[in-house]
Amino acid sequence: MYQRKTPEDLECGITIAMKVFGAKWKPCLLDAIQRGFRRPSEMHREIKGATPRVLDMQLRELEASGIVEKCQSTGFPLYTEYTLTDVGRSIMPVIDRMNEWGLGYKELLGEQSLQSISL
Amino acid sequence: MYQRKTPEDLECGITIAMKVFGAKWKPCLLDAIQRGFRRPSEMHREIKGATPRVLDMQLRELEASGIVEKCQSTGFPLYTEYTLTDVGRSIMPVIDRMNEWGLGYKELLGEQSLQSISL
DNA sequence: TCGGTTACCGAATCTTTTTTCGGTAATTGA
DNA sequence: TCAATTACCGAAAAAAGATTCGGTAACCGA
Repeated sequence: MYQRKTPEDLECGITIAMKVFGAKWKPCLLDAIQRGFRRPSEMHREIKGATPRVLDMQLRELEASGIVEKCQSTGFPLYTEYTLTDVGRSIMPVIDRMNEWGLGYKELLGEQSLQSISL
Repeated sequence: MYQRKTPEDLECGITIAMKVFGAKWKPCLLDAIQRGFRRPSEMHREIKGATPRVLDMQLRELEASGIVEKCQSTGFPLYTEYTLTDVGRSIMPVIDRMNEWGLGYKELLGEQSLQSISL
């Protein structure tokens, strides 16, 4: 059993936010849902950089955190829809600003130098 | 040599933002600098959840991305200061909103259930 | 019954990130 | 000379995160 050496700081809002939606694809998923891509298959098509598997997993985590809600119908073909909860909607201004900032930063640097920042 | 199968989407501002400051401690570091903790040793004391090593590393990455600037004096004791660049300052509204959101989410859930969200 | 669509999941593997540990260098004052 | 302070860095190990591959299940229509 692993005992973490450094304590988690759950007083810090940033730490909490990072825990809830600071994963590689979570902000993209939330953005996609807001833009109307509510079905898993739609998100898979929309978010090209990610494998379907990881999107499924992160969607499940967002559901566990109460950020999205899943509605499933039993018809054919299978139809599942994810929607933002109220809490989920309250993240969107943050995501939107991340997006704006990222685009501004790209403008500033040019795409080539962006690729060279190998973080 | 690893060849990634899925392309990176550098059109997406969110992806870029995540790349630049979406690491575990970068938002905390930027927040600390803004709150006046400019010296590495101060940040080490301030950000308790992180090891000094990882803070040093992420600070170096932020410097490489042009988000912070390093000023070093040669006196004794060694004195190093990191400050936000203009670009760095432009991230702060995003970070601030992450922090606000995280604190609000904590209120909503209570700290216990927060720990149980093992993401 | 078989192929196609949608929505998933498990397990192994690979990659990335973080941690741990143990250094170095500059400088001052005791 | 030696301890103490500050600011780092390298390398190995551990942990976390993402990817790949290959499944299952529900259901319809041909």
